[in-house]
Amino acid sequence: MKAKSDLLTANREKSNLPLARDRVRRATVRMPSAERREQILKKAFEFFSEYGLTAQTRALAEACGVSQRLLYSLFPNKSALINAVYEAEIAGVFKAVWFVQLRDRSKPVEQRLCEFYREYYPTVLTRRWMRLFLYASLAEAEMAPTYIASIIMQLLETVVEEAAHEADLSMPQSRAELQEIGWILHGAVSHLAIRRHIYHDKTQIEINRVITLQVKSFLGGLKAILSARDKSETAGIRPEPLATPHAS
Amino acid sequence: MKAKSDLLTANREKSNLPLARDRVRRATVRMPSAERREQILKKAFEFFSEYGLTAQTRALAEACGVSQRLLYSLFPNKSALINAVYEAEIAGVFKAVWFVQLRDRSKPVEQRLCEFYREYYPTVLTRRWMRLFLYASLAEAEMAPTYIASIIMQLLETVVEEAAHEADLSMPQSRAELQEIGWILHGAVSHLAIRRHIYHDKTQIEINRVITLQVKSFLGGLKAILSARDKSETAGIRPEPLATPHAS
DNA sequence: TTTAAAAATCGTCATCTGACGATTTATTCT
DNA sequence: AGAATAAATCGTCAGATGACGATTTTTAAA
Repeated sequence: MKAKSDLLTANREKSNLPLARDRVRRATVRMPSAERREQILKKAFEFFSEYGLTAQTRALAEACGVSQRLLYSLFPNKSALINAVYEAEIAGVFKAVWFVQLRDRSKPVEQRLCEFYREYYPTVLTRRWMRLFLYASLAEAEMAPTYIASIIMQLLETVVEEAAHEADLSMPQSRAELQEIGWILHGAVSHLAIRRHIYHDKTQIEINRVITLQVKSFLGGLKAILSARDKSETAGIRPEPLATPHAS
Repeated sequence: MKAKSDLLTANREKSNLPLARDRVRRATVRMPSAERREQILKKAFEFFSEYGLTAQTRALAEACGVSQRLLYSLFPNKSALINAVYEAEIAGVFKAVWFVQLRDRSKPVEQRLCEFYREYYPTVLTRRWMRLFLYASLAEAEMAPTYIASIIMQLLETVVEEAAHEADLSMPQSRAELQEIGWILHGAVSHLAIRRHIYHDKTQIEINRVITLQVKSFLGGLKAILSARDKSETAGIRPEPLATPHAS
C-alpha cells in the first residue's frame, strides 16, 4: 500500500472510486462570487485548522461541494486563500469592548478577569482558532507575532495594571517585565486551551472553574512578585528600579 | 511559478540545478547500519521539527547526505521513521532524578522548583522538542497524551504536593483539581517555551528570571486557592471535601 | 586476491498536487 | 426567446512524492 499513513497527510477518506456516473455532488446553486467566497472561507477555516496548511485544495474543494478549479477562480493561489482565512478568522476576533470591561473599576479585578477569560476562552481560544494559529505559527514566522504584538501586548498591560492597581502594588520596572507577568495568567489560560484542543486532554473539570483557579492564583501570586506601592503614583510604567530581587 | 509558497511546504532550498557532475555529496563513509540509523534519526529530529511531519523524505535524505532510497532500507516507511524519532527524542528525555530532587525537602520548594524548571526548560522544552511535539500533537491524537499521561501527571502531583506541604496547605479535593493546579505553573512555563520557540517572541528577558517570576507567582497564588491545612495529615490526596469555593 | 555480505545508489512507478486554459452551464438583461 | 455575462466544471500539465526492485560499490572475511 502506498498508504502515506494518515499521520502525515489529510486527504479525503474518499477512497471509494469516483465512478463516472453518480459523480460527486457539486455546486447545486449558483452563487454570486462574493457569497461563494465567504462560504469557502468558512469551510477552509474548519478544513485547514483540522488538517493543517499542507492539506490539499482538492480535498477542500470536495468539502465545499465545489470543483477544485473554482477555488482558483476566487483566490489567486492556495497561499492567498490561507491568508484570507487567517485574516478573517484569526486576526479579527478580538472584541474591543473587552478592554473597556477590563478597565471598569466598579467591579473587583478578580471578577473582571474571570468574566473576561470566561468569554475569551470560548470565543477566541476555540479548537479551530488554536489549531490554525499553531499550524500557521509553526510554518510561518510572521503570523503569530502580528496578532500578539497588535493585541495581546495591550491586553497584558491592561491586566497587570488593573491587578496591580487594586492590590496597591507598584508596576513592574520595565515593559518587558510587565508583559512577562501578564503572560503568567494569559499563558496559563492559553495553555489550557492547547491542552484541551491540541493535546486532547480529557480532564473533566469545567472550564470556568479552571479559569477561576488561574485568576485567583495569578492575583495571589502578584503580591509575591510586585512590591507594595509607595503611595503617590497612579499608573503607567515608572522606570523606577524597585525591581523584584532575583531568587536563589 | 509553481511555487507552493514556502508557507506550505518545506523542501530543500536547493533550487540550484543539480548538474550531473558535481553531484550532491553522498555518504562518503560506509557505516554499520545501526550507526547510520542513529545518525539519520538525529538529523530527522532536526528536520521534522523544523519543517513538519509532511516534509519530504528526499529533502531529509539530502540533509543527511544520503540517498533517499537508503532511508527505506533502514526504516520500513516514513511513518515508522517519524515514530522512531518521536520515541527517541520526545518520549525519552525526562530525567527520573528530577523527581528525587523535587522531593528533597532539605531545600525550600521555591528553590527546588526554580532549579527544576531551569533545567527542564533548556533540556526538554527546546525549540526542536516543542516543535516536533506540537506537529505530532496536531497531526496525531495519541502522541501527546502518552507523554503527558505517563510523566507530566506524576510531575504535577509532585509539584503541588511539595508546594502545599511547605506552605501548610491542604491538598486539593480531587486528583483532577490537583492536576489543574499543577498545570498553572507547568502550563505557564510550557507556554513560555511555545511563545519563544513557536511564536517567535522577541522578549529579551532572561529565561531564568522569567522562571523565577513564575515560580514565585505560583507559590504565592497557591495560598489563594488552597485552604490552610488542618493539622494532622501528612501527604497524599485525602478525599476530604474541604474544596476551594467557587468564586463570583 | 578472491569472494560474499553489507552498504549505498540508480532509476522508476503510480499517484498526488498546485495551477490554469478551454469549455460548458446557468442566470440575467434586452 | 436570444444574447451577453457570470458561475462552475473538465481535463490536463509539470513537478512533487512515497515507495521499492535492481544494481553497483565498499568492506571485510577466507
